[in-house]
Amino acid sequence: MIKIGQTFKEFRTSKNITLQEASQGIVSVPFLSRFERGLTDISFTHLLELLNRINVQLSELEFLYQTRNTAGNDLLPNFQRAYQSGDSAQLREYLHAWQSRSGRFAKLQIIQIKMMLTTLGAASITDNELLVLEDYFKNISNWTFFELYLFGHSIPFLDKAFMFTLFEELQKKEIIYENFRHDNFSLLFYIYNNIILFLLDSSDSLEIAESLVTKLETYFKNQDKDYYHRTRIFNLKGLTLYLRGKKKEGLILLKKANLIAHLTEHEPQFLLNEKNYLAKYLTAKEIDYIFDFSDIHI
Amino acid sequence: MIKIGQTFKEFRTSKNITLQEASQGIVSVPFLSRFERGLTDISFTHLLELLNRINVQLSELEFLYQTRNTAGNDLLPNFQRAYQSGDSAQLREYLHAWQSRSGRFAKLQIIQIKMMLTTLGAASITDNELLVLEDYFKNISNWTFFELYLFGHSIPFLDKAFMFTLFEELQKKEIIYENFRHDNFSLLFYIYNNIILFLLDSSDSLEIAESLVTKLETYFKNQDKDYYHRTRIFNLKGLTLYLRGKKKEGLILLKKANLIAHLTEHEPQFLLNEKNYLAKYLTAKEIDYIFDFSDIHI
DNA sequence: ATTTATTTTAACCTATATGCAATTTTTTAT
DNA sequence: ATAAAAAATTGCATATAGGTTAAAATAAAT
Repeated sequence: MIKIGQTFKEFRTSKNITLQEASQGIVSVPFLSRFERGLTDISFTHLLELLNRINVQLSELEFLYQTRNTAGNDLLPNFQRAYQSGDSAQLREYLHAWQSRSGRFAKLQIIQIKMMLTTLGAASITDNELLVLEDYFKNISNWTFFELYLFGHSIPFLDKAFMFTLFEELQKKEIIYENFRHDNFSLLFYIYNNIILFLLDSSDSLEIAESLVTKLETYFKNQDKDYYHRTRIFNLKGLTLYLRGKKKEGLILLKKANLIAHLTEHEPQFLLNEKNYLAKYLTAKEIDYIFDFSDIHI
Repeated sequence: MIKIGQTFKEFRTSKNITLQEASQGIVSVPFLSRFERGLTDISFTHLLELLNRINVQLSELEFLYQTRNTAGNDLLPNFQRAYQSGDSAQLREYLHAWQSRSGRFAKLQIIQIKMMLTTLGAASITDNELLVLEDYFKNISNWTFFELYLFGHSIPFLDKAFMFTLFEELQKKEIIYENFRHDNFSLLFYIYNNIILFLLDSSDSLEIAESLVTKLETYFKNQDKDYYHRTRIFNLKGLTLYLRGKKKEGLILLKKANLIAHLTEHEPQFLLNEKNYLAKYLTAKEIDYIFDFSDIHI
């Protein structure tokens, strides 16, 4: 089992930060060294300060740490994967693992897996288990990911009236995660986007731009639900094709991107900005064409 | 300043877990009590174990903790907000705050804010600062959020050739965050979705269903970039309207949702599933209509 | 090859995280 | 309202996180 200190060290060294620089004013150099070698534990506040010093987010450290220890305790993501791919054999294994544990939460996990299996037509739930579930929901006042997830799978099994009481409770809660959604993935897209637009500005770089668009396409090939980024890729690809001489093909893609933005009711300012930007490259007539949706009867 | 232990306590008590149950086999009851009251620090491993016990993610604890302490050190999100809203006065304040700090990273933060200000036309960058920036990028081998973010803002300022060398480096890295994207927000949507579909099944619940759809709409009103969920809402709203008797209106929305899925090239199986599901409610002719895109010339 | 900076290791010391037993507070039951 | 039970807190003891100093081992620089 890899220790968290080792993961910390990976980050530190990859950024060429010395023990001295990282520890300065937080902990001593020898101590940090011991921590990184897994010889000692560390207090949470010190860890936070150290991470802040080397500009790594706690979530990043945690993620890499979890990845390094595939057999971690946090089985939730694994459930999800097995369930979504309909792998009931795998789910049964998880079930077995949890059945060997004791306590209130193990029981809940077991019920959750059973519900998944039931949905897949490979198990069934007892009335007593449903009572345990109801009882649990009755007594919590603050929903975290765990309860959301559990509730999501419980809906078909719970008593209708009870479910709605619960759901009303849930609705009263704030959604605190709004700012949480700017993940590294969209940051990466942002960078690609800027670079590609930058390249398109000088006519000798069009080929590189095109290869980057292709790269982006492969990144998002399997991200079926990421409509937004997929649409932005149409836009980039369209402009690239246009500038490379394939005007008609390019315009169609540009229009497609605009149409999707229009249909999803993206704020009007967004399309206006697009229009202004593209005026640099396209003729007025072409602009009119790709921003005209009057032939779409929706 | 609120301590992390207090935030932990919020989670524990809201789930009706006693100190006894939470600490069992990890730390002693009195110690956990002291930690929650901010009287002592805690080791990182113990904190992880405790969180796992009460089914709270580290990121959830961190988020609530940050929210409670608005004046936290992690200024990154604040930058972003000020920059995106074009608030250069606010940015200048952050600049001032960082200028009073010393060290390599403070310097980088200063440069980053200056670049933002420059982009907004409210400052300029010196050659020396650009050298510092290049130098920093030259020496890191592992990119985290911090570097991605910094790089994103540096693109217009860096030497073209250098920028591409860097970018090529970046491309070689894996993108490790793919699984990271299932945030609580989409989980919440999933729950709403299931409940609404469930309600639509019994004709006496249509009104509640409609009110939930409205609620969903307001949630996502400002999420302009979340094309996927916005599209799913069209679908839910369409079906609801249809079942409430406003057939034509409903069909148009359903068709709109399908069209967007079609345009964004969502995997074909998705639309097939949709088709099968909707067959429960619509006539064959109506199905044909909402899945026919031959009149859209894109 | 020699110097210099950085990291690792060691020994001993101090501060504090954590445990244990007893006490107080809060909740539950009658 | 009172007793009983459960949960949370306090005081003191101890284990361990973390500091200091110095020396050995590596790595980088000249």
